[in-house]
Amino acid sequence: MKGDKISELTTNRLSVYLRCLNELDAEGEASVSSDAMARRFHMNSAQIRKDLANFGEFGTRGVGYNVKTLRDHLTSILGLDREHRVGIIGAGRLGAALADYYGFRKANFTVAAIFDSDPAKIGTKLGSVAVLDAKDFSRAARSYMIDVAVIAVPAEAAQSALDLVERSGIKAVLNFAPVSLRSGPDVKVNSIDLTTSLESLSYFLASSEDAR
Amino acid sequence: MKGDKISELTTNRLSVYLRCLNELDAEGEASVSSDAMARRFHMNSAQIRKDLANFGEFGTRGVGYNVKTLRDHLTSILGLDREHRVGIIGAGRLGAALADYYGFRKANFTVAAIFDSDPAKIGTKLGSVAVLDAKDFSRAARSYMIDVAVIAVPAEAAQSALDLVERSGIKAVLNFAPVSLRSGPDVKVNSIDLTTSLESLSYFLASSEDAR
DNA sequence: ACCTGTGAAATCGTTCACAGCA
DNA sequence: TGCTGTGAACGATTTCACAGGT
Repeated sequence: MKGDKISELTTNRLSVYLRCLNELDAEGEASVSSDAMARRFHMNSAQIRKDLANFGEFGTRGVGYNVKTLRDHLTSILGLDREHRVGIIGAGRLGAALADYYGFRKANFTVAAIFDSDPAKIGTKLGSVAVLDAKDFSRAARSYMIDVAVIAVPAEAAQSALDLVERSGIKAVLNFAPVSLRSGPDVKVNSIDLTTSLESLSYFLASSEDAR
Repeated sequence: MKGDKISELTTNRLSVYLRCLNELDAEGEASVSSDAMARRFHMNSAQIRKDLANFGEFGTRGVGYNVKTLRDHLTSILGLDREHRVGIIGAGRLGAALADYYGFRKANFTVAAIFDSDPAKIGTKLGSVAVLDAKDFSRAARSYMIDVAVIAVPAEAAQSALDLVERSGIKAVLNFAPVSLRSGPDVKVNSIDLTTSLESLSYFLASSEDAR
């Protein structure tokens, strides 16, 4: 199992497992079986075991998994034991909301700077984070040691924002603009597409109406 | 093909196709082949044809698809030819950012009201949208004819927000809280999980470091 | 007795390749 | 000829079922 390529579906579940383990730990549970975890969080126990087996043998037969130990392993596997530094491009409402999103901190992500090209915004602060000129992105990315970029600009500006990010040598991008972006082969772009999520809900409503 | 259950992956792609067709239409393209579309937007042409075939025969052999006609079909299939009315629960930064998100309007979604339980926020307005008391959700859901709920509250409050939504008879929910929620069988909950997206990026960075 | 780790089976999704129509 | 619509091949992912360790 070790050495295989890990799919995105798997890494997404690892993140969920980590969250569940934190919850169990907060409740004082010392150990948990894949079956107990599956029942409690509506998952499949074989899948939990298979996912974990990609990275080693963390359980004890007859007993289950030690909550703290497994949590620490997952934290390390996901690379959350080191700080990531985030640059947000786009100081609109979404950028502002993200700038003080608590989930960043919790996952060991620090928002280092926000970038915009609107002169009225440059030089201001959003919470404790400075709004910088998007033209200075590459330089600032180096000086702030940014390793993750968040694209929170309108659809039309997203591809050029991504190009800028790539030219700065950043390899991990979270994109909120509803467009399919072209990126280099060693750059990972995760897109969160509100429009698609909404339209998918709309389909659900439309199709359940038709069924009557 | 007709009558099969359509997977979420398919409906998500339909939404993307619709976006692409709008772009082509804006450029004055009257017709397009699955192959041309696939090349341009980095997709697979067979998949486009398969996805569309779930709903009918929209193309002309030897020619391709009429851009406007196909766009209208997709709009209708996705249920975007009728207005959806959205209630946002949680008037924090995220809720506020969503309240004036242009993508809602574009996809024929109208934000009807925002709900919070903070007395300091109740009675104020976010843009043109009133902030109402979360206690009045069920009543307001009826009077504002809300059919889509957006959960933009902290993780701890998300399950009870969802319970409230379900008790109000709403069947479509977009959830931003990083928790796995339990919902009834006829209710569709789409979750957008920032934490998981970020942690998945972190895994990518960690694993590409290891590879050196 | 209990629970992990894992081949094997089942399911689901994508891509190929081509028959058939314009 | 060119392109759709689709069965069949392929690939990926999930689930089953059980051998083997504690």
